[in-house]
Amino acid sequence: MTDRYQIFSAELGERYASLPPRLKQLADLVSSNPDDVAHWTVSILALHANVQPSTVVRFARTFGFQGYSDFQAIFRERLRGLASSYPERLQTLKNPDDAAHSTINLLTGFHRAAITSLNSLQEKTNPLLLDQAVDILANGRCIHILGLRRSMPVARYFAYLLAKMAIPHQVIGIESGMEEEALLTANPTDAALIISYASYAPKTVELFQKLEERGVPIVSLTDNKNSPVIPKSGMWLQVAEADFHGFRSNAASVVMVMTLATAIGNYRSQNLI
Amino acid sequence: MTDRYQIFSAELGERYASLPPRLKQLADLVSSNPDDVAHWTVSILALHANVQPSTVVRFARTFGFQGYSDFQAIFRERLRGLASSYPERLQTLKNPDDAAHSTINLLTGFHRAAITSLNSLQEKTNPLLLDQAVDILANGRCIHILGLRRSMPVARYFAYLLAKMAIPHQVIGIESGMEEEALLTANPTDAALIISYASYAPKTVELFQKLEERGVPIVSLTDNKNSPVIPKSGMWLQVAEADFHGFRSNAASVVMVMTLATAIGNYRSQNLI
DNA sequence: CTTCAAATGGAAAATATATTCCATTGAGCC
DNA sequence: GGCTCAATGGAATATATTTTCCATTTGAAG
Repeated sequence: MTDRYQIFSAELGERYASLPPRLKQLADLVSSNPDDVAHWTVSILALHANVQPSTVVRFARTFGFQGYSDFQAIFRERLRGLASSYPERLQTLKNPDDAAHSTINLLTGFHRAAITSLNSLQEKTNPLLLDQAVDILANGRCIHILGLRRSMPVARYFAYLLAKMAIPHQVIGIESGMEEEALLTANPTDAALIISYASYAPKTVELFQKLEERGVPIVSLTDNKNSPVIPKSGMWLQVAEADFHGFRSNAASVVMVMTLATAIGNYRSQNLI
Repeated sequence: MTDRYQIFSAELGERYASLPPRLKQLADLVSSNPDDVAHWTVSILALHANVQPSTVVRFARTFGFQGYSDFQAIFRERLRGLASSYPERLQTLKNPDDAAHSTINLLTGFHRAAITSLNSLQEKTNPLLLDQAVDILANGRCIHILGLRRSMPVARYFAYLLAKMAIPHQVIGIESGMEEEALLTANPTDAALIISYASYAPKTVELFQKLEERGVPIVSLTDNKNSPVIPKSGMWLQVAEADFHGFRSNAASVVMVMTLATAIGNYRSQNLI
């Protein structure tokens, strides 16, 4: 929602009573049809409001705009703002490999994959489950973070965010072969965040199962309800990352861990943990 | 989502490979920026796509539209359709800080910041500079990666990607106090990638200047032409990350380093490095 | 190398749209 | 009723935008 549109809308509300008849007609129309105003010409708006085109321009000037174009811009910004946040399946080119002959096309492809991933995340996330996940993680004495292979950068990022807030945590899997030792300290007063997507690193699955055996409350970020890292508790959040050119976006994962980290920080400061 | 836009988009995908260069440029642009196309004139679209206005009209006619207005209408319909379907709950957000009391609102805010960052990246990236940056980095004997504080996760991610492709690289700044030693090996046959945004870690600026003194060809990812990490060569790429709730998105940075890494890998395999 | 068709760029022409100006009308006050 | 001022309508003017046309360039085939 754009600031300029909101400001205009508020002023319109305040001044409505003192507007002359024709300007009231226009006020009614633009506030009822903001999406259309974004594309209408002066003439079309005048027609719909049953006023003369010059009255449209006077209306815009009455509210401090230089002219109609200036006035219409706030409706365009508003519409643009709504669209940019909408969950949307972007159409992909049929031959992504053919299109990837120059670097800007690579950028476009990765951009696409990231947008797709982000919008899917927005659409799929269940707010109630999200709050429960935060509850579990925030109440863990120590948060164990498990993410191998392609998920490792995300796991490390989550660790980085927790470190900034001095929240006790431990990354499982930083040093090859040390994973088993890291698990020895894990117990039911802790919590764990698992990050794993198809094709699910076998080691991740193995370590996940050990954490379950040790009774550690687990939250999993994974892409599918049939994933092998779904906890018995049912505590999992869907994060699906789109691929481009053999690389998987991690934009959605990053937004999710940022969200979790911030919410955990808020929870702990509010509850004096 | 409108049928006409979908039909056009599908046809665009099918015919993309056989399109001549300028029409490909337009295809890339319109499919990446449908929200903007809804409001752009022929001239503005031509400018963004780096083609002549008449080419825009030819593009529209190539896909069966009578002219640009007819073509643009499908983008307007699409945008209009998105707005009318927009989840109403998001329209009620009046003040981001007030709204950040629950986790889903945090997610939405981070989502917004990421989308904004990604779209800005797509818009601001100069394809020629991008190709030059890849040229420099791919030809470096060893790629030095410098990104401290909030840029460190991105720097590490770039390192991770290079490691997957067995490209020689070195991260400067992994271990506190070891930065100077890392620089001793840097020389003009190498290359460096600097990742730094306002407020520009002073240590980053200092190390950047040392790299310049040692004659290492540098590519900087930074947010502003007045940034203190602009190389003398002018080799910098604009990446602006939006903030939400005190945290800065890194979505655009990640997409950029993925693009660079992939392009470097392609370049090196094509040139047998 | 030549030829030909397609692609491209650029300018002129046609059309559309926004803005400005001014005469007329309507409302309120004395 | 007359006067004043704001509101309104409508046309002219200015500006912007789209469309069309054509010369030049490019790339592929023989």
